[in-house]
Amino acid sequence: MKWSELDDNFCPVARTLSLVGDRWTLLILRDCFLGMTRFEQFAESTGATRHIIAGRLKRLVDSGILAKQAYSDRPKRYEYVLTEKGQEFSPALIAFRDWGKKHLPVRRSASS
Amino acid sequence: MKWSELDDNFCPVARTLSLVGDRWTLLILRDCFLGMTRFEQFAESTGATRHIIAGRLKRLVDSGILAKQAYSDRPKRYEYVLTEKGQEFSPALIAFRDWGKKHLPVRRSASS
DNA sequence: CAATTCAGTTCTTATTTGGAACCTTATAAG
DNA sequence: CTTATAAGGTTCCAAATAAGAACTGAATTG
Repeated sequence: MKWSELDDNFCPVARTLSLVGDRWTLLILRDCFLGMTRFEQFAESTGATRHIIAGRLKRLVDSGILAKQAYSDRPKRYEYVLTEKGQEFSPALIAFRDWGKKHLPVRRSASS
Repeated sequence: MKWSELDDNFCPVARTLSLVGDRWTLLILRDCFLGMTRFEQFAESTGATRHIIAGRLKRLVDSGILAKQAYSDRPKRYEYVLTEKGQEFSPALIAFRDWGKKHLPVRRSASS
């Protein structure tokens, strides 16, 4: 089965995953909640390739989670901001953060 | 950057995603919260290939989210159950479910 | 005119998935 | 004894996706 076929699943968890169920998308959303808005920021912060960032941002905009707005006309420059729908996704990220904090401590290597 | 390189990230969201940040893993966890415990059930319910299910279950067991226990000795048969650590992941699934329910209504085709 | 910035796109190679078939141990049926 | 079924996987190849790096285009600065 393909990912895209989940979008009309009876289960709301599956439908949600069809949109945001991959690590780069979720990292981009994390960055949005941290106040980032630009392509370059997402690329640097997540470590994903520009190719991936472009695709994920497109999907997030198409699905109404982010809005793409120009912040400069010449040269044309855009930024991505959370819509209301996107804002309401925060409980999921908070749950991920809390679980990670509690159960996945950073294992620092021996040195330092 | 590769997924596996996120596991020692400073960000707890990134560390969480390194373990469970893909759709099949999250669907398997959803099934666990719905009471499923067996390989065949996960395969049928999620629609993922057996190959994928095997890999994801292995990672979930290795990371202590699920425990693999024999429920029959001859023939050897196993089931997968949520550990305490796994149980505590429920807020994330609940957030996904609630967001999906609110923002991604099932679009029924014209017929029926 | 050369260098820099931002927001992408394009290209080639590598990794992951999808889909189907096969394997193993054991029970039950004909 | 042969065949069938069941659970829990593994193996194989083809197709899709991602990684990594280079390149584009429009405008700005020195």
